[in-house]
Amino acid sequence: MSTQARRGNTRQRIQDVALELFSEQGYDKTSLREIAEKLEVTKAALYYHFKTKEDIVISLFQDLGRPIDELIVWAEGQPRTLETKKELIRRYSESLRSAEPLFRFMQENQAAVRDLSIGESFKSRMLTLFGLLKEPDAELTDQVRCITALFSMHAGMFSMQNLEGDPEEKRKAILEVATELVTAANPPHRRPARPDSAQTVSP
Amino acid sequence: MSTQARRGNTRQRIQDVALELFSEQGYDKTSLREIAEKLEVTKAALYYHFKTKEDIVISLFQDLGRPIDELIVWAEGQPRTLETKKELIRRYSESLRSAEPLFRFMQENQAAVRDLSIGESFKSRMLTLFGLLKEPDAELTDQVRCITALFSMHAGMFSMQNLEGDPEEKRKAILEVATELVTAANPPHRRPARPDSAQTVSP
Amino acid sequence: MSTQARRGNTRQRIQDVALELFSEQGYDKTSLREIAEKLEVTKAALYYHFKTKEDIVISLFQDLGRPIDELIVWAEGQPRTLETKKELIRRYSESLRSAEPLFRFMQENQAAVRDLSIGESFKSRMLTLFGLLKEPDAELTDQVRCITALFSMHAGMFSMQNLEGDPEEKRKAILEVATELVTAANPPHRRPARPDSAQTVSP
Amino acid sequence: MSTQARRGNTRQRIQDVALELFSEQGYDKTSLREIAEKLEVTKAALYYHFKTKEDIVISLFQDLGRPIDELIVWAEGQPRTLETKKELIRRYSESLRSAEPLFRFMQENQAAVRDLSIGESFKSRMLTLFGLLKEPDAELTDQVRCITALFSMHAGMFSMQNLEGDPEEKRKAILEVATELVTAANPPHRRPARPDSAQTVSP
DNA sequence: GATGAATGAGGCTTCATTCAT
DNA sequence: GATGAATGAAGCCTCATTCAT
Repeated sequence: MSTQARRGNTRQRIQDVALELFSEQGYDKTSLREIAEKLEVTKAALYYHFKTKEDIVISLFQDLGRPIDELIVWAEGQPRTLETKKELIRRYSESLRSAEPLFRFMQENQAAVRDLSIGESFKSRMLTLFGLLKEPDAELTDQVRCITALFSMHAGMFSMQNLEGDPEEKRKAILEVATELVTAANPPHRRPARPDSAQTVSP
Repeated sequence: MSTQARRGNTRQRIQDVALELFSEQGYDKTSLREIAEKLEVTKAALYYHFKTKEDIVISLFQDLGRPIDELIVWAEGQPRTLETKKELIRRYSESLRSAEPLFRFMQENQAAVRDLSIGESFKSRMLTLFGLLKEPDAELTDQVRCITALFSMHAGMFSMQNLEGDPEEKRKAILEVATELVTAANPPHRRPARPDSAQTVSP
Repeated sequence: MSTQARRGNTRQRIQDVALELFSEQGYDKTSLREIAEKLEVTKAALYYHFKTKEDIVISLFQDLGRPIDELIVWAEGQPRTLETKKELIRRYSESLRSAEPLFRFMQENQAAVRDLSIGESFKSRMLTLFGLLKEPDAELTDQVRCITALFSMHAGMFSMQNLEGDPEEKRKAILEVATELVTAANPPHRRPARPDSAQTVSP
Repeated sequence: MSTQARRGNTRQRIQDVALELFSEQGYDKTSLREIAEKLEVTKAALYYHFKTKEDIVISLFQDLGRPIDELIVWAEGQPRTLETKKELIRRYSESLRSAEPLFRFMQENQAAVRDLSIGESFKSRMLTLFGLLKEPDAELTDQVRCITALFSMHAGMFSMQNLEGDPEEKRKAILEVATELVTAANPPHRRPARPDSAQTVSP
């Protein structure tokens, strides 16, 4: 790529390389020097585009996290039926496909990300999704089902790298299991007879 | 603790503090200086007891990972029935209880741990457990179920910190869901037609 | 100030902001980035108006130091009487009033200014003033008096910020003391009557 | 000096070189690299002895500022007579002789020192001295006299470098003028005869 | 069983400055 | 009259590690 051709998209290129390295080697292990070298620019050039190393992560998250935000907005406008939840899970799975490296990065660098300003924001998004999946007064096991559904989708993608099979098929399998979990967490009958309390499992 | 009383168990104390800090702040963010300061010894003292920083992690894993190894040995000596698998899951859950900080550390510092010599060894233990849970020729969805069961137990502990409820109850809820997943992954019927597998539970 | 109204006087505005920041935070601690940001222009814009950072200081000194130069020219054209010297001090005090931030800057950043080309020029101006205040063959103590008079006027302004009282009154008080010092350093009768101490003002 | 012989006094040597460079070139212009190079150690060695660059300054001030503190303690235990004040000034002059580079540094780097934690502590010491020199209800001019006395002793030392004459003689001359100023600021007769102006020396 | 002193490598960040547009 | 993009040098600081005592 010529010097000429690189103009104007350096910011984007920094994000790409940074995400690649962050997700491959970890946040702490990836130095700005390394990113700069891979891009054949100086470290100072990075600082022209981003105020700090953390800022790069923030920008990644803002760009790639947008689909998730939109998904949340969508879900909040829907009736809280099981159908909606299944569709939510399905769409989420889809979103993760394109944002995979970002989620891998988040998943594998939790400790490092924790004190980046973004940690909280990420966590709160997860909690919102969780809130959308579970019944308001769900039992503990059902809550666990929902959280597990969510996390299996994140972790799944990489912790299953060793499994044979093509990625798209794996994604579908994960989605299937996650859907089962959410379905199990949202029993259809049990609700008419339960004005607001739980636990009664009647035959 | 008096200076007197501290004699002779410095090694242990280093491990304790290191694990605490590693799991709280992350591996990369925790410096030997910090560990030494918290112990009120010098950095050099750490080097008397451990050859490198990585060595501390290795020692932690050797000590706290032993129960898992024993569990594996036990499981390998059992018939590969669903009952065994359920018991395996149950015992695993129990082991995690005491080794929680270590697993939290592993979970949240995957990127950092990846190029520590221990990374592989940890991963291989997970794969062994996975192999013990799943049917040899299990379908993809069933494999996902088993992996999810395993990971929900790791992640569960910390990603569910925000949930209300006492830790022991949560652990039980997680175990319940994990057991369900494993059960679902090991369907009882489907087996008559499969001559080459073991597991046949009923005629 | 509208974008429209800012046209054409950017140079001036740079000087204003630069002086303000230099005198508030120090020369080294004030970056061109900071100046540019406060002006809402880019750093490159500063370079359109000034060749270097040092150039900004030089320009400040040329503009604000002119009154001092004029004062020197005036004094050199007067008879070297005590009256002239007192008037010189008085006018100097007046000049300092408007050039206060510049002098504060010079006073508090001596080390930083020393290797700016301007350092020497400032120092030589001070020496010229000193030469105009003291008798050609003044004793050491009288020389000290003159220098002290000069410096008390510079330092005075800021080192007395903590004192209560309004600025104008303080300036007058400082001028009064400085005048005394100059007067004491310029005995009317060619000092036959002064064995070694001072104070005696009239026979 | 052999490697052997340098042991144990590195801390001291750092302080010496640092003070020398700080006072010669200014605080901001002196890098730790420079100090380290001059000492033929690595930068990291400096950090073994001092936590930060600022810490070096603090240590200098603690060591060299002690005489001033002792002087203050002494003065506070004396009757507040003119004699005491003159003796205070005399002793102060003496102290400055040994701490000259430190004071030069403080004087010429006011801007840089201002936001070092020590700035305040220095300033407050000056204010205490000022309080000890002036009468509690002194007029503004008398206050100016006292401050000028103090500052002439600081500034004097270096701003008079250009003057011919040996340093010790200059110091004495400065002390003489400072003493005069303090004397003038402490009129013996409780000022019944001084409605608001000064100058009148005899009844 | 531990310390004191030091090192080499490298981290993030900031700065003054340049130049094509 | 000014900007956008970039650079090279340098700053402060921290880290894991070593070794003589």
